[in-house]
Amino acid sequence: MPDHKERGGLHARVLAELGPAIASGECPPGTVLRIDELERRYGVSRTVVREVVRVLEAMHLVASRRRVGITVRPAEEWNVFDPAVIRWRLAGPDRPRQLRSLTMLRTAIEPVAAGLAAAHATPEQCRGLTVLAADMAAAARAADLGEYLVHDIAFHRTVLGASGNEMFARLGDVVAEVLTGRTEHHVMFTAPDPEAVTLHVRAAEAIRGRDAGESERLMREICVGAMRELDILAP
Amino acid sequence: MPDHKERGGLHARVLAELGPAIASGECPPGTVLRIDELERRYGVSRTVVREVVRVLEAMHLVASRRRVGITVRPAEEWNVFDPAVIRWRLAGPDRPRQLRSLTMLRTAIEPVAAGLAAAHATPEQCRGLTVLAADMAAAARAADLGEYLVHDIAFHRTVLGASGNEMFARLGDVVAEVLTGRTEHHVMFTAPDPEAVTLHVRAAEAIRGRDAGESERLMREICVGAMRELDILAP
DNA sequence: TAACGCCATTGGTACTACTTATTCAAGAGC
DNA sequence: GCTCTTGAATAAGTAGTACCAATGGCGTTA
Repeated sequence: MPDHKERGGLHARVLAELGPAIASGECPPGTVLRIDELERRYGVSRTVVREVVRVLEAMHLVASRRRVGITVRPAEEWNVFDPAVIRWRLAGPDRPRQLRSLTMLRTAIEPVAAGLAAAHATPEQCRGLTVLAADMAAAARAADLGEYLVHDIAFHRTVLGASGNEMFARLGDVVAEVLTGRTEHHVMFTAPDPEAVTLHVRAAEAIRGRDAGESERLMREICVGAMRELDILAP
Repeated sequence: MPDHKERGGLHARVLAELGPAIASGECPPGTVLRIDELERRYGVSRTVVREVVRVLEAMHLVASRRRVGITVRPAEEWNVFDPAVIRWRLAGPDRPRQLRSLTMLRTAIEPVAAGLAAAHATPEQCRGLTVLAADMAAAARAADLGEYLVHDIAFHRTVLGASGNEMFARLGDVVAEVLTGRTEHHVMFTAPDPEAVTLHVRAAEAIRGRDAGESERLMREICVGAMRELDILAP
């Protein structure tokens, strides 16, 4: 009876609606939801709603208490590192703030990751970085922002992966999200910064040359460049 | 009908058993579980098992597919920033490796957070840091490791909170876990490092003095100290 | 080798009974 | 008369069961 218009299962569908609704602030903290209310709102069974609520609860977005209902928790308690939460918030109204938080995170992590990568990167990863930096340069010359973005993401993902730290490696998705968000935001009126391209090329060289200090310094410059760019957009 | 020996709900109980079993590597990647198998193993209904599986799925620990079952995903795909996953892994056999990953993360984040805190900390937070640093010094003199740990955690939590970055702030729990783990690990045979105490006192002063560079430098020294300490333990 | 169909296994629904926290009113004590 | 405790009513989540739907891996067959 409920329309299965979209693929992926009811659970995923409801989660993809309720999650963003909460993460975006549409349901402000303190809001109380009840299972049967959600049941009716999404036209699904109790089971599906309960499973969704359990997932949201695991992300600390909501707390479920007897006799009270499902209350939306304050944003400070959310698992803001959960990729799903990041995606949902990025799709919401305070995307700029979120983007700044994430860029700050990058600025803290990526230089350290680059320093570690200089020590741990495999020859193949070094070669990959050089190629990707060259691809970025080519895309920049061609003013192809889409292509540039793809290689930029791959570059940073490789560096994070080469750091040898699993937690840094898992931030690859976050960085991808940030870079994509940045390009989507001011697509059209900005070509890739030539200085950024140079920095990427030099960073690839530094990592291949096993120069940890220089790798870290260059990556830091790349990141503060990204922050500057963001502050121009929303100071 | 199943024994409700422990409080907190069946869902939480099963999650607290199955989660660690997977995160600790007890169920290696590729292992296939089936709902009715878990049903029998934990003596709970299908409903409960399904809710637990959904949560585990949201953490990317498992993937559930029809006709196949619930397969354990490779560790590289896990949401390693999820506090629950961190806790479960920390309780498992590769705790030392995990502790090193997390300490590296601290080393990347906390200095930056301290620099930001120097710019953003409220007068109250500054006073709090000074008091906490003094408490740490007192606990160190009294050789009271428990008391020292409490204030150490509060200190770092305050700095992360004062950074003004919500993502840094949320790492307070992770740092607390790391510090607790460290103390528990070599409790008895190490007194708090006097040099670390001095660094904390000076960091509190630097933040109160609005000296971002010095705050960052001191916090970095605190973190590399922590890393060194860890390497002595498991080189 | 490609198409077909079986069937194991998860996905989803509906209904039931149980548990527990809140609320509120009645009664005991000061 | 006012406050504090007690306990019943009740509302909401928690857990269990039975049943049907959908899907996709795998063996069989043309």
